[in-house]
Amino acid sequence: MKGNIILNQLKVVCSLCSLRELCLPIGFGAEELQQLDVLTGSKRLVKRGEYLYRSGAKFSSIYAIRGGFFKTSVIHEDGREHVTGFHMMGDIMGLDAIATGSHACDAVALEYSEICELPFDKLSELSMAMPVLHQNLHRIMSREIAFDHEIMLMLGKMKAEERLAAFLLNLSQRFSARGYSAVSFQLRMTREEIGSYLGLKLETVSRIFSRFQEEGLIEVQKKLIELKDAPGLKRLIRGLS
Amino acid sequence: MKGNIILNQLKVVCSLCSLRELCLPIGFGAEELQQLDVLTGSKRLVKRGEYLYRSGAKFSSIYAIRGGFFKTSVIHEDGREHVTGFHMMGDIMGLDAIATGSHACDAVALEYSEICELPFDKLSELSMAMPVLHQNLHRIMSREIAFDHEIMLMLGKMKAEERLAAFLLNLSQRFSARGYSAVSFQLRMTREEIGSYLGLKLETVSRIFSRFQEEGLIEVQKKLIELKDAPGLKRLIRGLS
DNA sequence: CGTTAACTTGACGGCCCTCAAGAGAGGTGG
DNA sequence: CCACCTCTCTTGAGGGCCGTCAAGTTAACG
Repeated sequence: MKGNIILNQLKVVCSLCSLRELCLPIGFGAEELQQLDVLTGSKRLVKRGEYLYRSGAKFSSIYAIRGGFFKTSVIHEDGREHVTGFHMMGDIMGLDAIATGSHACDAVALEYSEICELPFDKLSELSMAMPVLHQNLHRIMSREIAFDHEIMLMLGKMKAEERLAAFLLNLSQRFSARGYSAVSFQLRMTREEIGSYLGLKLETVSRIFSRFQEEGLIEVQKKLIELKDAPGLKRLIRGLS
Repeated sequence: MKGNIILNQLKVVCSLCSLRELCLPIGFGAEELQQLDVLTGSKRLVKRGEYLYRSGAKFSSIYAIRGGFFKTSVIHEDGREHVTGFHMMGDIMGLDAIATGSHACDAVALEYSEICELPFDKLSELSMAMPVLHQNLHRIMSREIAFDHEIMLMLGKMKAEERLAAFLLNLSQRFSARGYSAVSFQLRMTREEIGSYLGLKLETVSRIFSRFQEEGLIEVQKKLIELKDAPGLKRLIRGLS
């Protein structure tokens, strides 16, 4: 009875904090749930433009996005910035810092966001007692590695048109997986940030959005995107020349 | 006494199999060492051109390179290949397969190589008993993520010259860290594979190697590279235009 | 209403890709 | 041992994609 109450509370906390990622295929016991509860204590709000962490900062926690939108980027010594990823509800950030013990990139909120801070030492400790937890941590890290390889292929082999088509389809799929519309969504980032992510200049991004619109593939109004012909976009990518 | 014998045996096995990576800062007890020994049982030889694993194959082990040289690559459906990494002694391969349970890329030996197969379920099991082991596993995965972000910056922001300079310096540093010469080494891969890795065509790679040689930065003789002016190469990269 | 950030569109140029030819190295069979 | 083939690398000529520079438009905000 009491176990059930805790269970329910935890379910809520979990789903809110995107700990679903970390403990997805599990039936928890009451005791384990209490332990997990300790972890989820520290929620945090991050305003638009605010840094969640900066490159060089000491690593102590990883972060689960409860809501909102982030970008991560590495800064080269000459001041140029390269965006390494966009992150939304359910994503986990900060995994690249485990190796060195300090963060290797910046994380900035692109809109008002809420995150769950997961102290890594507690997480490690807990995962000793709950094998599933650390299995899933492995899985999440592994997925990031595999995804990065996809991006490397994109940056290395695709043309501007293909990159943007792939980018839009990826966003669409991720929004869709989170219960939002797959065909209509707001871009949270600027053209420049998209360009930085894709290895293009902002003018190129703008030009190609316009071209896509002319061809009836999408509808663009500033940051509002509507996919009119997703299969057409997919076809663009197949045609790796 | 008996514990010491096992310890010494294990030290040898460890150092040979590059398990150093996984259990670096540890003093093992005899029992733990025996457990680890189970892991290191399966060595394997891989001939030049042979596949260690293929994309789509069921994931069961990760692989530590004991000696030799590998490339990993993803194949796009239209047949084009993108090289995602080059791997040498001490590197660990196959981490990107944990997420889905099947390999996401191909791994091919570029020369006669020897690897250590580490069954992942045994590794997981063991790491429950040996916290250090799974901490290090996290560290290795994290490092790969951070390194991939560096490569994304390279592919997205750098020009051909800078990419090749960075590539040569990275190779040099990795050879040096393994006790080989930092200024003179054999390329195990073709110009085409270098190009694929860096997002360039083989002709471009060849041309820029020639240009570097004219400028006195390196000496090239087919696959033999000699760095004549490493600081000069570094300066090339700083000049991100 | 003025200011600033973000976006769009055009003209031009450079970097790298494409196509092509030839040289050198390594392996195989006669 | 040499002829022959194949794979890899080098070097040249030309063209296209995208970056650079520039000007103008729109939207947001005090």
